[in-house]
Amino acid sequence: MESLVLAMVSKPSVSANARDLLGSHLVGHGVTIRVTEVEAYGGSDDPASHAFRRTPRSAIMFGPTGRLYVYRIHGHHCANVVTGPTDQGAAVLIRAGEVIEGIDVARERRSSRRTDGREIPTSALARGPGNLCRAAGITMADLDTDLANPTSVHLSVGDAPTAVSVGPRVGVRHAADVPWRFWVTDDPTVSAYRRHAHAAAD
DNA sequence: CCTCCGATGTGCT
DNA sequence: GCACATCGGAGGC
Repeated sequence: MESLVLAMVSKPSVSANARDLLGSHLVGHGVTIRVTEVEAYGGSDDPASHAFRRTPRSAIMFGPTGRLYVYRIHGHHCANVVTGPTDQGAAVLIRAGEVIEGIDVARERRSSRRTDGREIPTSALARGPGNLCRAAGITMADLDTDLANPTSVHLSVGDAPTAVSVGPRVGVRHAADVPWRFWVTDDPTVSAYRRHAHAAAD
């Protein structure tokens, strides 16, 4: 099992690793999520990546592959899989998925932050990176988790999607046209594309 | 120390 | 389409 998971993130190209993560299962904190949308982020050659410059925060991206990189933005958490090659500082952002186990737990976690009492559709429980982390209970406490270790948050092999779509990454100011977002074609759990208000080609 | 701002999400116009 | 809540990282001084 471990070798299969590591194989997901061991290709020389981070975009290939991103594609391969589609259909895999993110398991942890009582919830299982089938990954339906991801984005690839490179290192010093990718202005949109946290690893564009090496800082204390991005150091983990230059570490061992198969680790969980969690960061906060606008008060939300986002989860990434550190991929190879190690010296490139590449990672894959898990943007959305289908909650296939622990739906009640996920809904409770999501609902606890909402002001209105309306029920969240199952297809939207893990739509968007912040919502996905919320649904899965992923926080900074999970930073650097070994995703091959089944005793905590981990990845397991699922069914490869029948069709994959490709497009630019969501909300990035830099390298806004690089087509490094991958999603399961026509899957209802995939988030909507939004271009940054001041997007630059870089 | 301080200022700026984002790989977001939500609600409102 | 637009505003804004919200907070730690990053960089300037």
